[in-house]
Amino acid sequence: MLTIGKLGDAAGVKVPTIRYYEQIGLLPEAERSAGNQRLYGCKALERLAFIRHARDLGFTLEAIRDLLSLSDNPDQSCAAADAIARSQLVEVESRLARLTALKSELERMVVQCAGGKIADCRVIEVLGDHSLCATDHRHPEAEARQ
Amino acid sequence: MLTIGKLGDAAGVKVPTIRYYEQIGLLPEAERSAGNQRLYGCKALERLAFIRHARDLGFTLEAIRDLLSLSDNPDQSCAAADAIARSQLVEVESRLARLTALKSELERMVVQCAGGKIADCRVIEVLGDHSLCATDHRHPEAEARQ
DNA sequence: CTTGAAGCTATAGTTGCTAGAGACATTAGA
DNA sequence: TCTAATGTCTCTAGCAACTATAGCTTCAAG
Ligand SMILES: [Zn+2]
Ligand SMILES: [Zn+2]
Ligand SMILES: [Zn+2]
Ligand SMILES: [Zn+2]
Repeated sequence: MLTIGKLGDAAGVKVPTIRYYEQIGLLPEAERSAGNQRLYGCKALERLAFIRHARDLGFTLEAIRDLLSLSDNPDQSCAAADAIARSQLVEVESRLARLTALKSELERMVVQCAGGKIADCRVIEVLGDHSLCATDHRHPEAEARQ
Repeated sequence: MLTIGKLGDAAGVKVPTIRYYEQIGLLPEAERSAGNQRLYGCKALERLAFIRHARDLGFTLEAIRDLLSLSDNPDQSCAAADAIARSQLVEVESRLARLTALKSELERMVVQCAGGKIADCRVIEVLGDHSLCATDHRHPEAEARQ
C-alpha cells in the first residue's frame, strides 16, 4: 500500500492534484489508515497513471471521466472511446493550425521591426491593425484551455 | 460617441468582456452619459482593437498591459516591446512542438485501433501506458492557457 | 406612451489545478 | 524514549480570462 505522496511520486502527479481528483470523483475515495491517511493499491496507481497520461495528451477531465467509465466495462464496443480520441485529435489539429498562423505572424512582426522608437515599432503597429497581418489567425471559436 | 454595445460590435469584443477589461484597469474608466451608461470615443476603440488583436495572437493580458503602457509613450525605445513579442513567439513555438507530438500520438492511437471491444481497444491501452508512445510528449512545464 | 432591447451593478461559475493555514500522523536520529 | 522534521489532514482562497445570472434602470422605435 502506498501513501498519497508515494503514489504521487510513482505516477508523476502532485499530492494536491490527487486529492482534487478524488474530490471531483475521478478517483474513488481512498482507503484510510488507522491515522486517517489515504492508502492506495496498484489499481489506484494504474488509474492515476491513466489520468495523467490522458491529461498529457490534452484530454479534458470530462473526456477522461468518460474514458475511465468506458474502460471499466471491457466487454462493450470501443466505438465511444475511439470517438473521444478522434475528437481530441480534431481539436489538436485545429489548435495546431491556429498556432502555426500565430507563429508566422509573430515572426513577421519581430523580423520587420527595425528596432527604433515605439512610434515606429512594427510590433506595436501590427498589434494595432490586423489588416497588416498576412493570415487570418483570429480566434475561430472559444478555444479550449491547456 | 459609441455605447458599449456598438464598441463591442466594432471591435469584435463582447460587452461583458469590455466591462471586465475596465474593471482590471486594462481600459480606462469610460465617460458616462446622463443616464450612467458608458460612452466611448475612437481612442477607446483603437485601444480595444489593440487588445483584441494581441489576444488573438495569444498574448496574455499582463503582456498586453505592458505593451499598452509602452505604446503610450512613443519616444522610448521599442526594445521592451520587441522582447515581449519575441518571448511570445518562443512560447508559441514550444506549444507548437508539443501539439505536434500530441497529434502524432493521437493519430497513432486512432489508426491502430481495430475497433473491437474495450478490452482490446488500442486507445484505452495506450492511454494506460506511455511506454507505448513513440514520442515523449509529456508536459515539459506548466503550459499557458488559451 | 409603451414596449422591448440594451445598459447598469454585483455575484458566482468555468477549468484544472495550486497555495496557504492550522492541526494531526509518522518516521528517523540522538 | 524523546524530539524534530517531514508528511498528511481539512478547508478555504486564488490563478487566467472570461461567461452567466439576477434584478434593476435607461434608451430608442413605433
Ligand atoms: Zn520594435
Ligand atoms: Zn492579425
Ligand atoms: Zn478502440
Ligand atoms: Zn505517451
